[in-house]
Order: sequence, then structure tokens, then C-alpha cells
Amino acid sequence: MTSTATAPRRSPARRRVLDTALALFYAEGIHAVGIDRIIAEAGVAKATFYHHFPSKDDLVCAYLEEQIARVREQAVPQGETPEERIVSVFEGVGEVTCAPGFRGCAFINAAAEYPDPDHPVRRVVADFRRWFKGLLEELLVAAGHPEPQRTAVALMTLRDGLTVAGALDDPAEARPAVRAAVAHLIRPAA
Amino acid sequence: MTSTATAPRRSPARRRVLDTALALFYAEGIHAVGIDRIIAEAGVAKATFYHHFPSKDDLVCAYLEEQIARVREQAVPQGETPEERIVSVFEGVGEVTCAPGFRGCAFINAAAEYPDPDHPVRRVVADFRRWFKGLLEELLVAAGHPEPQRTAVALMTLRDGLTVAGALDDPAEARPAVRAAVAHLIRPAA
DNA sequence: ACTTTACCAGACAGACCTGTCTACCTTAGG
DNA sequence: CCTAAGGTAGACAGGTCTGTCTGGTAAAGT
Repeated sequence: MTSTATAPRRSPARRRVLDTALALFYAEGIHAVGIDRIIAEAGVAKATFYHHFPSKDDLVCAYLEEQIARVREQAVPQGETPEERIVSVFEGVGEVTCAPGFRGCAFINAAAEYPDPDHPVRRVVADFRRWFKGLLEELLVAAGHPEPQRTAVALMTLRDGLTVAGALDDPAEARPAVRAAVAHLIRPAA
Repeated sequence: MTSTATAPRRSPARRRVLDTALALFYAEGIHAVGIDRIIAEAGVAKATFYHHFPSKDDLVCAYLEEQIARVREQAVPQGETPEERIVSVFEGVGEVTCAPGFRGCAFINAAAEYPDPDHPVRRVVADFRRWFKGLLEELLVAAGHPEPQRTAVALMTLRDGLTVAGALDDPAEARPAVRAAVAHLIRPAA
């Protein structure tokens, strides 16, 4: 009980499985990708997989938590004023939506496959959304915005719409429209 | 060759299958619902099913086309001025997102399960989005809006975000924010 | 009266799914 | 030396998936 309880969180095999799951689940959907496929592509034995992840659902949760971690480190708000930092967050989202291989928000897509809001997977999705909305609200408060809560909801709506448009329509089309809407929202009419 | 080629589009059994598919696919996801389940709940023999729908993909396309038809007849823009009609369209969307059993936009959810943009299912999704955006653009032109195309894209983003928020967050929270944003967009700053 | 058409019931094939289990290998610490 | 842990390889069970096929019923048009 000194070092590891049951599953060692640091392990090359586990890392390979998680990386493979990240790529396949995002690109093809969760129900569409089986365990056999993941372990084959990760070059890992089945027993090893089930040693690290008790069930597929656990892997799916780990996949989404990995996505949260990546978004968190990639979308660090940059800029001096809070307003600039909000803009930078949206520029980051816009960048991603226009990148090749973009297939929409991983959390929205996952939620589409998991109807039950109480399912562990949906809880991770909710965690992500709470965090993102909290970040926006925090920046709006720092900017002295008169209606931080309501505006955070509006910005969240723009983010979701931007990711959907990036996946289903021309990715470059929605970006300027969202950019303009964000600029207007964070600098409320005098 | 006088009346029916191969499949009679009007048929009680076909109707039952389509209604069942509509309910199950929307509520639980497409890959998660099997043919066996649909025919059992529709009270239809397997041979009958495959007589009307050559494959599951055909049923999925028919399901989405049925969704288009329902949205089309339910979201008829009402009001005297074009601006009022745009508002009425969004009020309709807002109504649906707050209704019990709402699980997001059927087309966004379906696209999450079908990665290939050239797949027939994705083509139906694209059809819907073209139609909806065209409707908004048309109304904006009728309203004499200076930037109908760009504004239609912005409105589309708001619609997508509203449906996502309705499914994943508090449905009533996003509605006023979107309402305000729509009001601002269709009445551009003087 | 005959034929076509729609429908039901259910077996069946072949593939794929998750998850368990056995058996063996390799490496590092005590 | 030897033991424990992480890993590989792969068979296996039990279920579900799509799609086909056989066989029989009932109604409607010609």
C-alpha cells in the first residue's frame, strides 16, 4: 500500500491506450469504436487494458477528462485586460474549429451518445461546461461587466454554436460573426 | 408501374416503424437502438421492415427527413413584419428546448454519430441546415437588413447554441440571453 | 377465380460487442 | 535467488448487431 493501490496511473501501456482512445473516439464516435480496435491500435493486450480500465465506460470518462486537461492547458487566456483574455479564449476556439480534423466539441458529441444525465460520462461533460462557464464569468466580473452571469451564458451559447458550425458548415464562415458578437457582448452598449 | 414501384410510401406498418424510430433514435441515440428493438416496439415483422427500408441507414435518413418535415410545419414564422417572424422562429426553438424530453437538436446529435460528411445521413443534416439558414436569410432580406448573409450565420450560431444549452444546461437559462442577442442582431445599431 | 401485395412469425448466418480467463514472459527489488 | 508486478497473446462465453430467408395469412384488384 506504499506506492500503488491497484492501478498505476503512470504507465506507457495506459498512456498508449488513452492516446489511441482520444484519437478514435473523437474521430469516429464512441459507440462506433470497440475495445478490440483500441487495444489493437495501441498495441496492448486485452488483460492489460482491463487492468487499467475496469470497463469501457471508465475509458470513456478518462478520455473526456483527458480532453478537459488538453483544453485547459491549450486555452490559457492571454492578454492584459480581462476583455482581451476573453477575446483570446474565443480566438483559441475559433482556431481549433478551423483546424483540419475538427469534428465538433468532444463533450457535445459524447453527450449525444449518452442520454442519461446521471451517467458518469455526462457528469464529466457537465464538469467541463461548469468550468468553462465559470472561467468566462470570472473574466467578466474582473472586467467589471454589469451582467456577468447572463453574459457568460450568452458567450457559452456562442461557443457552442461556433463549434457546431465548425463541424457542420463552413468553418471559416461562423468565425467573424462570432467574433463580432463577442466584441459586442463584452463591451455593453453605453 | 402504374401506382407503386417497389415500396408504398403510404402504409400503416411503415408509419408505425417511422414513429417508433423517431422516438427511440431521438431519445437514446442511433447506434444505441437496434432494428430488433424498433420492429418489436412498432409491432412489425422483420421482413416487412426490410421491405420498406432496404437498410438501417435508409431508416435513419427517413427519420431525419421526418424531423425536417415536423420542424417545417411547426416552425412556420408568424407575425406581420419580417423582424417579428424571425423572433417567432426563435421563440419556437426556445419553446422546444424547454419542453420535457428535449435532448438537443436531432441533426447535431445524428452528425455526432456519423463522421463522414459524404454519408447520406450527413447530407440530410446538411439539407436541414441549408434550409434553416436560407429561411433566416430570406427574412433578413425582407427586413431590409444591411448584412443578411453574415447575420444569418450569427443567428444560426445562436440557434445551435440554444439547443445545446437546452440539452446540457438549465434550459430556461439560455433563452433570455439568446432572445436579447437576436433582438439586437435583427435591429442593427443605428 | 386468380394473382399480386402487404403483412406476420421466427429461424438463421456471420460479424462484432464487452468482459473473463489461462498461460507465459520479462524485469526489478529485496 | 526468488518473488511480485506489469505486460503479451489469445481463447472463450454470452450477448447483440444487421440482414436474409422460409412459410404462411389476408385482403384487394382484375
